[in-house]
Amino acid sequence: MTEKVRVRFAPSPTGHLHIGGARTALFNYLYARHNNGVFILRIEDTDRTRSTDEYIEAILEGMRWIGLDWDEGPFRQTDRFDVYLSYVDTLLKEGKAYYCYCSAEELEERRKLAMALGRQPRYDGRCRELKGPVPGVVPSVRFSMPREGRTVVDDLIRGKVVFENTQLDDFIILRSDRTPTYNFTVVVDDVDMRITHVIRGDDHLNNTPKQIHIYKALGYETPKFAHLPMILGSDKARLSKRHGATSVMAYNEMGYLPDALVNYLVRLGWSYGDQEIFSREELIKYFSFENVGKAAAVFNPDKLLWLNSQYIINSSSEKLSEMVIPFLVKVKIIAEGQELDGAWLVRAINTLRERSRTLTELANSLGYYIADEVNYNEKAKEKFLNEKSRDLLVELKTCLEQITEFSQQGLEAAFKKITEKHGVKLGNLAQPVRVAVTGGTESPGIFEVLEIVGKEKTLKRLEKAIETIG
RNA sequence: GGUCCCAUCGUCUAGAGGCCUAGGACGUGGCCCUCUCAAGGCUAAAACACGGGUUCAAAUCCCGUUGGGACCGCCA
Repeated sequence: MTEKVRVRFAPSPTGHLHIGGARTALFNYLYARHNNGVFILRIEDTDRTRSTDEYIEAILEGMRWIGLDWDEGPFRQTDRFDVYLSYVDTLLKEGKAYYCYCSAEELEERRKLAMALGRQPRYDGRCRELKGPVPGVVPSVRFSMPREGRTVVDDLIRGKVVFENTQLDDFIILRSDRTPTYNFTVVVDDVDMRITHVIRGDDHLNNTPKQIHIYKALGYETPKFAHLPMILGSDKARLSKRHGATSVMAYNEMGYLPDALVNYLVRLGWSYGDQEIFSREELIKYFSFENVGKAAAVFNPDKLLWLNSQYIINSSSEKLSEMVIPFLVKVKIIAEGQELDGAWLVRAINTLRERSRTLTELANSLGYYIADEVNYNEKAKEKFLNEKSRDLLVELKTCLEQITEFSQQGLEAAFKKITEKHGVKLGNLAQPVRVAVTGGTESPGIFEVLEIVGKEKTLKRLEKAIETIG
């Protein structure tokens, strides 16, 4: 019988849930779900100066939005200080850790000096041999790292990575203010929470040997490790604000669908043959570290946009009509709380779905269906609302006034009658009408548009266009 | 500076020594469809970083070079 898979996502609440964090969370989530395991959320807030409750809430909000539901937590490290302290005491008693009386200033100075001399900026372990306390100094606690031998990280993605123990230094596990540090708490928590697989960013690979020694000192077995490649910006530097939106919720606001973002994120570093689009079920079914790449990936907004358009095309109009409402409010097409005819909205979205890449675009296009008056695009007006089209528009208006069945079929027949009579192509009539009714030159098929706009508004808009021409 | 990681089209990637004349996707160009714009279809340009090995055979294995990244905190 094998041990049940238990994984965790452990962000520090010093910012919003960003793209990189979301991808790490996603891979943890997929691995847990694939193995019928447990996905734990843990907030690493031991840095009390930078962590805030607002960011914790923001991270939870981001997780919920992209549908990464966790099974346990969120646990907060600040709630567990007594646990860490007791582990520190144990190590101290067993001689596996020691008090360090060097001040932060001294250490900083030595670090700079070492850098300047081209030496490795490592703690030299001088307090290790100290016989007694230094009066008047509040000490920190350091871990006694072995000074010989080597440590092997057996990584699920990278294979065996070997570190010389001489490269590792006696790092601080408890600050002089009695708060524990990351490399220590992460191990204590992973032990306590019985984490079986540590799945995290590549940037932690170099920390792993240190942590392995903590496991050993505490007398526990190490979990399996999987270090994910980083996500970079277009200049190959670590993804940051400079590269545009990095917060997950920013994509929500821009009108992206959470599933599209998830689909995009998963393909950054993971693949399944040539398949590009995956349902959540497929992701869970197919996910495996064997298909995770090792190289860092550049974030490509264009591809995300394409995926989003695919997700919109494949969403039901009913679903989209619910999702688009906040965006209609945001782009000021409807007022907060304003009701729309649901069945009508669904029909309208049917025509717009495959030409909207985001919910924002969809909302904007819906504008000419909903608004009372349309604003003409200047160029479109000049090109199509002129003497050449005037008579056609007048004639069409007269014709449509009499039409009983304001449907696509009826409209098409009316258009055909006029174009045949004048010996012109459909486009010669459709484009002026399109400008008259939508204000621009791009829209769904003209008959669909008119049917959805309805007889009354169509006639009003034709009238206004004719007046505009003069 | 030291240590560690990484390296296929501009970007995401397929590739497990012969199935590779290196495949797919985004983006870009062209064509088709067409009332416009999309969507869709077809099509084109576009990559194994470099140098040595190993092998009958290397994108694939090994070594080196170069280039990128991460870590070296009383941050996580």
